[in-house]
Amino acid sequence: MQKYMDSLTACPLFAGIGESGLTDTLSCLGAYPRRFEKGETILLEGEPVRCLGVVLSGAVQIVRMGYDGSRSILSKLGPAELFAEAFACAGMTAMPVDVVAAEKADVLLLPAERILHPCEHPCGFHHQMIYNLMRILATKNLAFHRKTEITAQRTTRGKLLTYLLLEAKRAGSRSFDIPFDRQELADYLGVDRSGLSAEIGKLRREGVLSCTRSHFTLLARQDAADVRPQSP
Amino acid sequence: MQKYMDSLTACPLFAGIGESGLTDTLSCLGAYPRRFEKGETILLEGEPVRCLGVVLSGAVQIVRMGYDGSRSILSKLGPAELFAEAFACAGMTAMPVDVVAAEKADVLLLPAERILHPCEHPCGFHHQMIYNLMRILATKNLAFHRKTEITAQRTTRGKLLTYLLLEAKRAGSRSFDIPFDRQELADYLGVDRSGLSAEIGKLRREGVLSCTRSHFTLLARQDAADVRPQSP
DNA sequence: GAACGTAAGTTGAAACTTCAACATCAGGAG
DNA sequence: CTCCTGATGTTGAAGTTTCAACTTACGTTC
Repeated sequence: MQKYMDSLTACPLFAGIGESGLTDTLSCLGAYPRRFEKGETILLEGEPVRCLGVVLSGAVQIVRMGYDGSRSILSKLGPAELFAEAFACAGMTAMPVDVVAAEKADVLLLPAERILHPCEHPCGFHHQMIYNLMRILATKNLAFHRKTEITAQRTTRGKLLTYLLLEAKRAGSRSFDIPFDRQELADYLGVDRSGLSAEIGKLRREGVLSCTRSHFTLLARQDAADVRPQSP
Repeated sequence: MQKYMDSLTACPLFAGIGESGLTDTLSCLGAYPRRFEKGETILLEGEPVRCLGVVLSGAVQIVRMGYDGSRSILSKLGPAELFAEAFACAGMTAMPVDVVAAEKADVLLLPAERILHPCEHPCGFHHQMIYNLMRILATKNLAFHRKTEITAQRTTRGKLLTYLLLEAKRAGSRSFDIPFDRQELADYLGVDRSGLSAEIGKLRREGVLSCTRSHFTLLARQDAADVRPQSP
């Protein structure tokens, strides 16, 4: 376990709990590490959700069966990342997805019950963990909210501009960098890469924005309602 | 406050806390009710997020400014419903949306700090509330996850089938009712209503499904991979 | 500095969605 | 029973997106 201390301390679930506190906390929670070979199933769709997991080494994938029978990878997680926490905390009876090892992986499994319900002899960090978990769930909620807002737009232009406006707001500036290259941005927005390129080109010619690579600048326009009405 | 006891007990945040416990709990949390007239802003975009809210009476709207300057209503909440909980729990510094009274409304505001951090003299229900809040956040996460999966599909057919498959799984049967009429379903899926109708008709003719009104039945097909491979 | 590889921008055709207008159908009111 | 009304199904035109193939730009390697 000691060899994975880096992954553990980097995991937001254990934020604020020092290396010293971790050992006690983990045994109090009944956490147990397991090793999976590439391709092994860690959590199986349909099974009850008892544990949430932390990747200690290697990588795991969240995998789902599409309506046409195709298997699609929803995400890939590396060391220090958390999985199944929402399923566990929501009290789901059946996993809606598979979690499989993308390569040889060590995983720490934490029984959800033991986290959500206070232990008899309150170990000092239990509350901290609950607080961390809440923050993680809330933060993911916001990320989903963002993405939902973006993909709710019907056109490539709408998605792109909604995304860029949110990024500008986050950066607190009209000028900002995005963490994607074109292909990744297209995947994130759920549109075609070449169509995205075309749309960026059009917006550039229209004087709405300028960009080089991943650096974007939104230009002021007369018709854009970028002033907020005074609060009542 | 007494007159809003129904809204309070119906609010999932207070599940498991009896009427008797509520009064103590609320004062321990520093909750305060406020009345808003129609159109008044309850929480203003850009302001720091200090409180989460419960609708006691009337209705509130979550409102956002679109990229083209249009104001769009993200959702409308009625009595016993919760708002801003994700923003508060994620520790956001600025509200990303406005919350306004859709009609005359009474709202209970709860300072987030007091919920997330344990009080000195541990009131009996504090842990229950944290547990409830966690469950609420996790459940919303799942709802978002669902919706993201659906809207990630590029075509009307893909969205519809993904949605129906998830509903069938939820119902545990190939035959189930959906809680939408066609227009609502189209809005939920983010597609055109008439296009949706057309697609349903096509799927019906193809023998993929049958439906009357809001009752759907997915029919078995040779090419659909609806059998899962054995777990390793 | 020439060759190479990857990322980004272009383009035309095919496929799909949206839009608008209209046809049908079911249920309720009178 | 008939007339409404609201929901649903149909359809063709117009507009967008996707797809595939290619060009251009940029950075690295040898």
